[in-house]
Amino acid sequence: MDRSYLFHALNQKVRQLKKELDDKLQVHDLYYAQWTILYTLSRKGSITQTELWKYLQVEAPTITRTLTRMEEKGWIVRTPGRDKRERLVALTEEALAKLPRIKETIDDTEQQFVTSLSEEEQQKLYHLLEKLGTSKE
Amino acid sequence: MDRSYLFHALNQKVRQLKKELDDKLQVHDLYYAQWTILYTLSRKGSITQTELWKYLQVEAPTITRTLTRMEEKGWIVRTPGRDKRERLVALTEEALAKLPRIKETIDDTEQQFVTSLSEEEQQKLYHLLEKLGTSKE
DNA sequence: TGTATTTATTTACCTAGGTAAATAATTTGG
DNA sequence: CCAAATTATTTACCTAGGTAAATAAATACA
Repeated sequence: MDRSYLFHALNQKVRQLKKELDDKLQVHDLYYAQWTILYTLSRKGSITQTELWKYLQVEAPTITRTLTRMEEKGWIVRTPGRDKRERLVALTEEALAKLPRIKETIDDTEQQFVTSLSEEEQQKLYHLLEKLGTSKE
Repeated sequence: MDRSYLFHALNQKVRQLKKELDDKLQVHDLYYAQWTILYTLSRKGSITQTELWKYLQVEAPTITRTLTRMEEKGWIVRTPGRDKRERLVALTEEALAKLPRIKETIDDTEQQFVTSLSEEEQQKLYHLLEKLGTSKE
């Protein structure tokens, strides 16, 4: 087997899944990338933007942009932190109220995507993914 | 284990890998998405844009855009097909000449990413990925 | 034959992710 | 104490991917 197939397959599956998730999330007027922020805030509470992008492993400008859109849509609010440079991000009441329904949508979609794998296979896949790319530099 | 972790891990790894590939491909003035087109054309020869996007499983506008950039950079040429609606895409001589060196870069990067997995684990991972999402609707 | 439908590609507009550089505020050190 | 370095965020500019709608050409068919 050519190694290239592995990465090609990885790419294809992730794109396919994201498309599916974005599609299902449409009824909530949300994107998957925004969901990851929503979910993170729901578990961590009010945190700074830097904490957010470091946790989600994306770059700072990505978070700036997405938070701006989410603020316009009323999902989050940004309040000044103690340090005048930083901004604290928090979920709005509305976001908190809508969250359970959205989580259901996510769970359903992911469940559907994964039914072809046994519980054991899911574990194995997760395990292999975690190992991937861990011996660089 | 929460199922969400699986998809989160999938996303993270793919983003990380793509970033790595884009970074390494920079010396060739190429992006990974463009590489997939280059590689496809090198194996399939001159094909229409529709054949391309169907094969790569992206939408038509994505291919239109990326081909435009690649044409400007001299990687490909678009010639009229028999049917006046369609356009045939082919690699340029320069692209063909550069391809082996680029393939080396890809192989090296992917190899590096995968060294933490045994040959068997790579097979297993590929197998599990292929099964993912195959039982929908 | 001539209209209606389908097909191939493009255009316009959206989100996500990246890098480099700008800004503003805070820390560090001489 | 003040200049230099660091830190948090943003802005400008790039690629990739998506959908909806516009074109233009080919096909179907009544």
